[in-house]
Amino acid sequence: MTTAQADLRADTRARLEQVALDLFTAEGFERVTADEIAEAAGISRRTFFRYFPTKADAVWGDFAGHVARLEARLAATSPAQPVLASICAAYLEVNDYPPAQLPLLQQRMRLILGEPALQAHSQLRYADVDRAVAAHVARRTGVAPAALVPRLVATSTRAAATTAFEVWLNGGGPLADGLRRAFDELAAGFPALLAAPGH
Amino acid sequence: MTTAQADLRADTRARLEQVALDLFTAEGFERVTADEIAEAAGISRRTFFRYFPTKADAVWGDFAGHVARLEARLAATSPAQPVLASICAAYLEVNDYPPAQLPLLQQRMRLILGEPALQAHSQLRYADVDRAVAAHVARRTGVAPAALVPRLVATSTRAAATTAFEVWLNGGGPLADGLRRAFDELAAGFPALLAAPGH
DNA sequence: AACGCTAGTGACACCCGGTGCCACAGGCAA
DNA sequence: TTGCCTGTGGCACCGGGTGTCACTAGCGTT
Repeated sequence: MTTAQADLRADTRARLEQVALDLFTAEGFERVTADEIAEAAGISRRTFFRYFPTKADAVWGDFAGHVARLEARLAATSPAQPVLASICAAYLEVNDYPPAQLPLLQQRMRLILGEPALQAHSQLRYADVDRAVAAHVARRTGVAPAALVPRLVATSTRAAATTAFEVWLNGGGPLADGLRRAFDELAAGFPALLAAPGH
Repeated sequence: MTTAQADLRADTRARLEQVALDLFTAEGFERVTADEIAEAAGISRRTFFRYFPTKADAVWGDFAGHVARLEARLAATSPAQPVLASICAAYLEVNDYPPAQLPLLQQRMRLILGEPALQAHSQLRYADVDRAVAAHVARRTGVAPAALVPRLVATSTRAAATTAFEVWLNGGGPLADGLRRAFDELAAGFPALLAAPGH
Protein backbone atom coordinates (compact mmCIF):
# COMPACT_ATOMS: atom_id res chain seq x y z
CA MET A 1 0.00 0.00 0.00
CA THR A 2 2.75 2.41 0.97
CA THR A 3 4.76 2.12 -2.22
CA ALA A 4 4.39 0.24 -5.48
CA GLN A 5 5.14 -3.45 -4.91
CA ALA A 6 5.45 -3.39 -1.14
CA ASP A 7 2.54 -5.15 0.42
CA LEU A 8 3.32 -8.82 0.10
CA ARG A 9 3.63 -10.80 3.29
CA ALA A 10 6.01 -8.81 5.44
CA ASP A 11 7.45 -11.85 7.19
CA THR A 12 8.37 -13.43 3.86
CA ARG A 13 10.16 -10.24 2.93
CA ALA A 14 12.11 -10.16 6.18
CA ARG A 15 13.11 -13.78 5.84
CA LEU A 16 14.12 -13.20 2.25
CA GLU A 17 16.29 -10.26 3.28
CA GLN A 18 18.12 -12.23 5.91
CA VAL A 19 18.66 -15.23 3.64
CA ALA A 20 20.04 -12.99 0.91
CA LEU A 21 22.23 -11.05 3.32
CA ASP A 22 23.73 -14.21 4.75
CA LEU A 23 24.39 -15.70 1.34
CA PHE A 24 26.00 -12.50 0.10
CA THR A 25 28.19 -12.30 3.19
CA ALA A 26 29.26 -15.91 2.89
CA GLU A 27 29.82 -16.19 -0.87
CA GLY A 28 30.09 -12.65 -2.17
CA PHE A 29 27.35 -10.65 -3.85
CA GLU A 30 28.11 -11.51 -7.45
CA ARG A 31 28.60 -15.19 -6.86
CA VAL A 32 25.11 -15.67 -5.44
CA THR A 33 22.41 -16.01 -8.08
CA ALA A 34 18.81 -14.99 -7.62
CA ASP A 35 17.91 -18.64 -8.08
CA GLU A 36 20.04 -19.62 -5.10
CA ILE A 37 18.45 -17.01 -2.84
CA ALA A 38 14.98 -18.09 -3.92
CA GLU A 39 15.75 -21.74 -3.39
CA ALA A 40 17.33 -21.09 0.01
CA ALA A 41 14.22 -19.16 1.03
CA GLY A 42 11.83 -21.74 -0.39
CA ILE A 43 10.21 -19.53 -3.00
CA SER A 44 10.52 -19.13 -6.75
CA ARG A 45 12.88 -16.83 -8.54
CA ARG A 46 9.95 -14.93 -10.00
CA THR A 47 8.57 -14.25 -6.55
CA PHE A 48 11.92 -12.98 -5.32
CA PHE A 49 11.81 -10.25 -7.93
CA ARG A 50 8.34 -9.29 -6.75
CA TYR A 51 9.73 -8.51 -3.32
CA PHE A 52 12.86 -6.75 -4.58
CA PRO A 53 13.12 -4.99 -7.91
CA THR A 54 16.81 -5.85 -7.99
CA LYS A 55 19.13 -8.35 -6.36
CA ALA A 56 20.94 -5.38 -4.86
CA ASP A 57 17.78 -4.03 -3.26
CA ALA A 58 17.62 -7.04 -0.95
CA VAL A 59 20.48 -5.50 1.02
CA TRP A 60 18.92 -2.17 1.86
CA GLY A 61 16.10 -3.02 4.23
CA ASP A 62 13.65 -0.16 4.66
CA PHE A 63 15.86 2.52 3.20
CA ALA A 64 12.93 4.58 1.99
CA GLY A 65 11.79 4.83 5.60
CA HIS A 66 15.33 5.80 6.57
CA VAL A 67 15.29 8.67 4.10
CA ALA A 68 11.84 9.71 5.25
CA ARG A 69 13.03 9.86 8.86
CA LEU A 70 16.04 11.92 7.81
CA GLU A 71 13.76 14.33 5.98
CA ALA A 72 11.50 14.63 9.02
CA ARG A 73 14.48 15.33 11.27
CA LEU A 74 15.76 17.97 8.92
CA ALA A 75 12.37 19.65 8.73
CA ALA A 76 12.13 19.68 12.52
CA THR A 77 15.46 21.40 13.20
CA SER A 78 15.46 24.85 14.72
CA PRO A 79 16.26 27.76 12.39
CA ALA A 80 18.58 29.04 15.10
CA GLN A 81 20.88 26.07 14.66
CA PRO A 82 23.60 26.41 12.02
CA VAL A 83 22.67 24.55 8.86
CA LEU A 84 25.59 22.17 8.95
CA ALA A 85 24.93 21.35 12.59
CA SER A 86 21.31 20.60 11.79
CA ILE A 87 22.35 18.14 9.11
CA CYS A 88 24.84 16.52 11.44
CA ALA A 89 22.20 16.19 14.13
CA ALA A 90 19.75 14.64 11.70
CA TYR A 91 22.33 12.10 10.51
CA LEU A 92 23.20 11.27 14.11
CA GLU A 93 19.61 10.75 15.19
CA VAL A 94 18.67 8.70 12.17
CA ASN A 95 21.72 6.48 12.60
CA ASP A 96 21.29 6.00 16.34
CA TYR A 97 20.54 2.29 16.25
CA PRO A 98 19.90 0.21 19.35
CA PRO A 99 22.90 -2.03 20.10
CA ALA A 100 20.95 -5.16 19.17
CA GLN A 101 20.63 -3.94 15.60
CA LEU A 102 24.27 -3.02 15.14
CA PRO A 103 25.38 -6.43 13.82
CA LEU A 104 22.73 -6.30 11.10
CA LEU A 105 23.69 -2.75 10.19
CA GLN A 106 27.29 -3.80 10.06
CA GLN A 107 26.46 -6.70 7.78
CA ARG A 108 24.53 -4.44 5.41
CA MET A 109 27.16 -1.72 5.33
CA ARG A 110 30.03 -4.13 4.91
CA LEU A 111 28.34 -5.37 1.77
CA ILE A 112 27.30 -1.96 0.46
CA LEU A 113 30.74 -0.45 0.97
CA GLY A 114 32.74 -3.52 0.09
CA GLU A 115 31.08 -5.11 -2.92
CA PRO A 116 31.70 -3.12 -6.10
CA ALA A 117 28.30 -3.90 -7.60
CA LEU A 118 26.57 -2.68 -4.46
CA GLN A 119 28.86 0.31 -4.20
CA ALA A 120 27.65 1.30 -7.67
CA HIS A 121 24.03 0.61 -6.83
CA SER A 122 24.31 2.71 -3.68
CA GLN A 123 24.69 5.82 -5.76
CA LEU A 124 21.09 5.46 -6.89
CA ARG A 125 19.84 5.08 -3.35
CA TYR A 126 21.92 7.93 -2.00
CA ALA A 127 20.53 10.28 -4.63
CA ASP A 128 17.36 10.46 -2.54
CA VAL A 129 19.35 11.41 0.53
CA ASP A 130 21.12 14.12 -1.41
CA ARG A 131 17.85 15.51 -2.70
CA ALA A 132 16.49 15.71 0.83
CA VAL A 133 19.56 17.43 2.25
CA ALA A 134 19.88 19.81 -0.69
CA ALA A 135 16.24 20.79 -0.29
CA HIS A 136 16.86 21.47 3.39
CA VAL A 137 19.88 23.65 2.66
CA ALA A 138 17.95 25.46 -0.06
CA ARG A 139 15.10 26.12 2.34
CA ARG A 140 17.44 27.45 5.00
CA THR A 141 19.52 29.66 2.72
CA GLY A 142 16.88 30.79 0.26
CA VAL A 143 18.87 29.48 -2.69
CA ALA A 144 17.61 27.14 -5.41
CA PRO A 145 18.12 23.43 -4.57
CA ALA A 146 19.99 22.99 -7.84
CA ALA A 147 22.51 25.74 -7.02
CA LEU A 148 26.07 24.95 -6.13
CA VAL A 149 25.98 25.32 -2.36
CA PRO A 150 22.95 23.11 -1.60
CA ARG A 151 24.21 20.38 -3.92
CA LEU A 152 27.74 20.65 -2.57
CA VAL A 153 26.63 20.53 1.04
CA ALA A 154 24.41 17.55 0.33
CA THR A 155 27.06 15.49 -1.44
CA SER A 156 29.90 16.35 0.90
CA THR A 157 27.89 15.71 4.05
CA ARG A 158 26.92 12.38 2.61
CA ALA A 159 30.57 11.80 1.86
CA ALA A 160 31.24 12.55 5.52
CA ALA A 161 28.64 10.05 6.64
CA THR A 162 29.92 7.37 4.27
CA THR A 163 33.47 7.92 5.44
CA ALA A 164 32.37 7.63 9.04
CA PHE A 165 30.72 4.32 8.23
CA GLU A 166 33.86 3.03 6.58
CA VAL A 167 35.98 3.98 9.56
CA TRP A 168 33.45 2.42 11.90
CA LEU A 169 33.53 -0.85 9.95
CA ASN A 170 37.31 -0.88 10.16
CA GLY A 171 37.17 -0.70 13.92
CA GLY A 172 37.66 3.03 14.30
CA GLY A 173 35.37 3.47 17.29
CA PRO A 174 31.64 4.17 17.71
CA LEU A 175 29.74 5.30 14.64
CA ALA A 176 28.44 8.46 16.31
CA ASP A 177 31.98 9.57 17.15
CA GLY A 178 33.07 9.11 13.57
CA LEU A 179 30.09 11.05 12.29
CA ARG A 180 30.81 13.92 14.66
CA ARG A 181 34.48 13.97 13.78
CA ALA A 182 33.73 13.94 10.07
CA PHE A 183 31.21 16.74 10.33
CA ASP A 184 33.56 18.77 12.52
CA GLU A 185 36.32 18.47 9.96
CA LEU A 186 33.93 19.47 7.23
CA ALA A 187 32.50 22.43 9.12
CA ALA A 188 35.94 23.78 9.95
CA GLY A 189 37.47 23.33 6.50
CA PHE A 190 39.63 20.35 7.48
CA PRO A 191 41.78 21.82 10.24
CA ALA A 192 43.55 18.48 10.53
CA LEU A 193 45.26 19.24 7.25
CA LEU A 194 47.33 21.94 8.95
CA ALA A 195 48.64 19.63 11.65
CA ALA A 196 51.74 18.26 9.95
CA PRO A 197 52.84 20.22 6.88
CA GLY A 198 55.26 18.65 4.43
CA HIS A 199 56.83 15.22 4.78
CA MET B 1 50.08 -2.55 -24.24
CA THR B 2 49.28 0.03 -21.60
CA THR B 3 46.51 -1.91 -19.88
CA ALA B 4 44.95 -5.34 -20.23
CA GLN B 5 42.69 -5.41 -23.28
CA ALA B 6 43.63 -2.06 -24.78
CA ASP B 7 45.66 -2.64 -27.87
CA LEU B 8 43.13 -3.21 -30.58
CA ARG B 9 43.07 -0.72 -33.42
CA ALA B 10 42.89 2.69 -31.78
CA ASP B 11 40.91 4.28 -34.59
CA THR B 12 38.23 1.61 -34.32
CA ARG B 13 38.03 2.31 -30.63
CA ALA B 14 37.64 6.04 -31.16
CA ARG B 15 34.96 5.54 -33.79
CA LEU B 16 33.16 3.10 -31.53
CA GLU B 17 33.22 5.60 -28.69
CA GLN B 18 31.73 8.35 -30.77
CA VAL B 19 29.05 6.11 -32.25
CA ALA B 20 28.06 4.89 -28.80
CA LEU B 21 28.10 8.40 -27.34
CA ASP B 22 25.86 9.73 -30.09
CA LEU B 23 23.42 6.87 -29.79
CA PHE B 24 23.24 7.22 -26.01
CA THR B 25 22.66 10.94 -26.31
CA ALA B 26 19.95 10.50 -28.91
CA GLU B 27 18.05 7.54 -27.48
CA GLY B 28 19.10 7.26 -23.86
CA PHE B 29 21.66 4.88 -22.43
CA GLU B 30 19.38 2.02 -21.49
CA ARG B 31 17.41 2.05 -24.72
CA VAL B 32 20.48 1.45 -26.85
CA THR B 33 21.55 -2.19 -27.03
CA ALA B 34 25.10 -3.36 -27.57
CA ASP B 35 23.88 -4.91 -30.80
CA GLU B 36 22.76 -1.52 -32.09
CA ILE B 37 26.08 0.12 -31.29
CA ALA B 38 27.94 -2.70 -32.98
CA GLU B 39 25.77 -2.59 -36.05
CA ALA B 40 26.01 1.20 -36.30
CA ALA B 41 29.79 0.93 -36.10
CA GLY B 42 29.96 -1.95 -38.54
CA ILE B 43 31.40 -4.53 -36.19
CA SER B 44 30.03 -7.48 -34.26
CA ARG B 45 28.62 -7.39 -30.78
CA ARG B 46 31.39 -9.67 -29.57
CA THR B 47 34.03 -7.29 -30.83
CA PHE B 48 32.37 -4.35 -29.10
CA PHE B 49 32.86 -6.09 -25.77
CA ARG B 50 36.51 -6.61 -26.59
CA TYR B 51 37.01 -2.86 -26.83
CA PHE B 52 34.91 -2.06 -23.75
CA PRO B 53 34.40 -4.43 -20.85
CA THR B 54 31.00 -2.85 -20.30
CA LYS B 55 28.49 -0.82 -22.28
CA ALA B 56 29.00 1.91 -19.71
CA ASP B 57 32.74 2.02 -20.27
CA ALA B 58 32.24 3.29 -23.81
CA VAL B 59 31.38 6.68 -22.29
CA TRP B 60 34.54 7.29 -20.32
CA GLY B 61 37.23 7.78 -22.95
CA ASP B 62 40.72 7.52 -21.51
CA PHE B 63 39.74 7.87 -17.89
CA ALA B 64 42.68 5.83 -16.66
CA GLY B 65 44.95 8.41 -18.27
CA HIS B 66 42.93 11.14 -16.61
CA VAL B 67 43.49 9.59 -13.20
CA ALA B 68 47.18 9.11 -13.97
CA ARG B 69 47.53 12.80 -14.85
CA LEU B 70 45.74 13.76 -11.64
CA GLU B 71 48.11 11.58 -9.66
CA ALA B 72 51.11 13.14 -11.37
CA ARG B 73 49.84 16.65 -10.65
CA LEU B 74 49.26 15.78 -7.02
CA ALA B 75 52.74 14.32 -6.70
CA ALA B 76 54.25 17.45 -8.24
CA THR B 77 52.65 19.97 -5.89
CA SER B 78 54.84 21.95 -3.53
CA PRO B 79 54.80 20.94 0.14
CA ALA B 80 54.49 24.62 0.97
CA GLN B 81 51.03 24.77 -0.60
CA PRO B 82 48.10 23.90 1.65
CA VAL B 83 46.86 20.39 0.99
CA LEU B 84 43.39 21.40 -0.08
CA ALA B 85 44.79 24.02 -2.43
CA SER B 86 47.06 21.45 -4.00
CA ILE B 87 44.11 19.17 -4.69
CA CYS B 88 42.13 22.03 -6.12
CA ALA B 89 45.03 22.99 -8.38
CA ALA B 90 45.40 19.42 -9.57
CA TYR B 91 41.71 19.14 -10.39
CA LEU B 92 41.84 22.47 -12.22
CA GLU B 93 44.84 21.55 -14.32
CA VAL B 94 43.57 18.11 -15.19
CA ASN B 95 40.21 19.52 -16.22
CA ASP B 96 41.60 22.41 -18.24
CA TYR B 97 40.39 21.21 -21.64
CA PRO B 98 40.99 23.14 -24.86
CA PRO B 99 37.74 24.76 -26.02
CA ALA B 100 37.49 22.40 -28.97
CA GLN B 101 37.10 19.45 -26.64
CA LEU B 102 34.44 21.02 -24.44
CA PRO B 103 31.45 19.75 -26.44
CA LEU B 104 32.70 16.19 -26.17
CA LEU B 105 33.34 16.57 -22.46
CA GLN B 106 29.88 18.02 -22.07
CA GLN B 107 28.35 15.10 -23.92
CA ARG B 108 30.17 12.60 -21.73
CA MET B 109 29.34 14.34 -18.48
CA ARG B 110 25.73 14.91 -19.39
CA LEU B 111 25.40 11.16 -19.78
CA ILE B 112 27.43 10.23 -16.72
CA LEU B 113 25.57 12.61 -14.45
CA GLY B 114 22.16 12.25 -16.05
CA GLU B 115 21.69 8.56 -16.78
CA PRO B 116 21.04 6.55 -13.61
CA ALA B 117 22.87 3.46 -14.85
CA LEU B 118 25.95 5.54 -15.65
CA GLN B 119 25.65 7.45 -12.41
CA ALA B 120 25.88 4.14 -10.62
CA HIS B 121 28.76 2.93 -12.76
CA SER B 122 30.66 6.16 -12.14
CA GLN B 123 31.14 5.18 -8.53
CA LEU B 124 33.46 2.39 -9.63
CA ARG B 125 35.52 4.73 -11.79
CA TYR B 126 35.70 7.47 -9.16
CA ALA B 127 37.05 5.01 -6.62
CA ASP B 128 40.42 5.30 -8.36
CA VAL B 129 40.33 9.07 -8.07
CA ASP B 130 39.55 8.80 -4.39
CA ARG B 131 42.40 6.40 -3.81
CA ALA B 132 44.80 8.80 -5.50
CA VAL B 133 43.66 11.82 -3.54
CA ALA B 134 43.54 9.96 -0.24
CA ALA B 135 47.09 8.74 -0.83
CA HIS B 136 48.17 12.31 -1.48
CA VAL B 137 46.56 13.57 1.71
CA ALA B 138 48.05 10.69 3.65
CA ARG B 139 51.49 11.48 2.29
CA ARG B 140 51.17 15.14 3.18
CA THR B 141 49.77 14.64 6.67
CA GLY B 142 51.62 11.51 7.70
CA VAL B 143 48.37 9.69 8.42
CA ALA B 144 47.30 6.29 7.08
CA PRO B 145 45.38 6.52 3.77
CA ALA B 146 42.53 4.56 5.32
CA ALA B 147 42.13 7.02 8.20
CA LEU B 148 39.17 9.34 8.41
CA VAL B 149 40.72 12.58 7.21
CA PRO B 150 42.34 11.32 3.99
CA ARG B 151 39.21 9.40 3.01
CA LEU B 152 36.97 12.32 3.91
CA VAL B 153 39.05 14.84 2.01
CA ALA B 154 39.14 12.57 -1.02
CA THR B 155 35.41 11.93 -1.17
CA SER B 156 34.36 15.47 -0.37
CA THR B 157 36.74 17.06 -2.85
CA ARG B 158 35.42 14.70 -5.48
CA ALA B 159 31.94 15.71 -4.41
CA ALA B 160 33.02 19.30 -4.98
CA ALA B 161 34.30 18.50 -8.44
CA THR B 162 31.17 16.56 -9.36
CA THR B 163 28.97 19.37 -8.15
CA ALA B 164 30.96 21.87 -10.17
CA PHE B 165 30.41 19.71 -13.24
CA GLU B 166 26.68 19.59 -12.62
CA VAL B 167 26.46 23.34 -12.25
CA TRP B 168 28.56 23.79 -15.38
CA LEU B 169 26.25 21.52 -17.35
CA ASN B 170 23.26 23.52 -16.19
CA GLY B 171 24.76 26.70 -17.56
CA GLY B 172 26.28 27.99 -14.36
CA GLY B 173 29.39 29.54 -15.93
CA PRO B 174 32.85 28.21 -16.79
CA LEU B 175 33.88 24.90 -15.26
CA ALA B 176 37.03 26.33 -13.68
CA ASP B 177 35.01 28.98 -11.84
CA GLY B 178 32.66 26.36 -10.46
CA LEU B 179 35.56 24.20 -9.32
CA ARG B 180 37.20 27.14 -7.55
CA ARG B 181 33.94 28.19 -5.90
CA ALA B 182 33.24 24.66 -4.74
CA PHE B 183 36.74 24.21 -3.30
CA ASP B 184 36.58 27.62 -1.64
CA GLU B 185 33.33 26.72 0.06
CA LEU B 186 34.79 23.42 1.18
CA ALA B 187 38.02 24.95 2.45
CA ALA B 188 36.18 27.57 4.46
CA GLY B 189 33.54 25.29 5.96
CA PHE B 190 30.68 26.58 3.78
CA PRO B 191 30.64 30.28 4.68
CA ALA B 192 27.71 30.70 2.31
CA LEU B 193 25.55 28.90 4.86
CA LEU B 194 25.78 31.89 7.16
CA ALA B 195 24.58 34.36 4.56
CA ALA B 196 20.84 34.14 5.16
CA PRO B 197 19.78 32.44 8.39
CA GLY B 198 16.20 31.27 8.83
CA HIS B 199 13.60 31.41 6.09
C1' DA C 1 56.59 -19.80 -52.64
C1' DA C 2 55.43 -22.06 -48.62
C1' DC C 3 55.61 -21.92 -43.73
C1' DG C 4 54.20 -20.44 -39.25
C1' DC C 5 53.03 -16.91 -35.98
C1' DT C 6 50.12 -13.31 -34.23
C1' DA C 7 46.25 -9.87 -33.80
C1' DG C 8 41.79 -8.83 -34.76
C1' DT C 9 37.51 -10.55 -35.79
C1' DG C 10 32.89 -13.07 -36.09
C1' DA C 11 29.70 -16.79 -34.82
C1' DC C 12 27.77 -19.53 -31.46
C1' DA C 13 26.42 -21.22 -27.05
C1' DC C 14 25.84 -20.14 -22.56
C1' DC C 15 24.96 -17.75 -17.91
C1' DC C 16 22.50 -14.47 -15.29
C1' DG C 17 19.49 -10.47 -14.03
C1' DG C 18 15.16 -8.82 -14.94
C1' DT C 19 10.17 -8.61 -17.08
C1' DG C 20 5.58 -9.75 -19.20
C1' DC C 21 2.18 -12.95 -19.33
C1' DC C 22 -0.78 -16.51 -18.04
C1' DA C 23 -2.54 -19.87 -15.08
C1' DC C 24 -3.63 -21.40 -10.48
C1' DA C 25 -4.71 -21.53 -5.46
C1' DG C 26 -6.61 -19.53 -1.33
C1' DG C 27 -9.38 -16.31 1.32
C1' DC C 28 -13.28 -13.62 1.66
C1' DA C 29 -17.60 -11.12 0.58
C1' DA C 30 -22.20 -11.18 -1.63
C1' DT D 1 -22.02 -21.14 -5.30
C1' DT D 2 -20.19 -17.28 -7.56
C1' DG D 3 -17.02 -13.75 -8.02
C1' DC D 4 -13.04 -11.07 -6.82
C1' DC D 5 -8.56 -10.09 -5.18
C1' DT D 6 -3.77 -11.39 -3.59
C1' DG D 7 0.14 -14.00 -3.66
C1' DT D 8 2.41 -17.34 -6.23
C1' DG D 9 4.85 -20.33 -9.86
C1' DG D 10 6.09 -21.39 -14.60
C1' DC D 11 7.49 -20.03 -18.90
C1' DA D 12 9.24 -17.44 -22.56
C1' DC D 13 11.73 -13.63 -23.64
C1' DC D 14 15.18 -9.65 -23.67
C1' DG D 15 19.72 -7.74 -22.92
C1' DG D 16 24.45 -7.55 -20.91
C1' DG D 17 28.46 -10.15 -20.68
C1' DT D 18 31.81 -14.34 -21.37
C1' DG D 19 34.22 -18.56 -23.11
C1' DT D 20 35.44 -20.97 -27.07
C1' DC D 21 36.48 -22.01 -31.68
C1' DA D 22 37.38 -21.01 -36.37
C1' DC D 23 38.77 -17.76 -39.88
C1' DT D 24 41.44 -14.16 -41.96
C1' DA D 25 45.15 -10.88 -42.89
C1' DG D 26 49.56 -9.46 -42.23
C1' DC D 27 54.37 -10.41 -41.64
C1' DG D 28 58.81 -12.28 -41.05
C1' DT D 29 61.50 -16.85 -41.96
C1' DT D 30 63.60 -20.06 -44.51
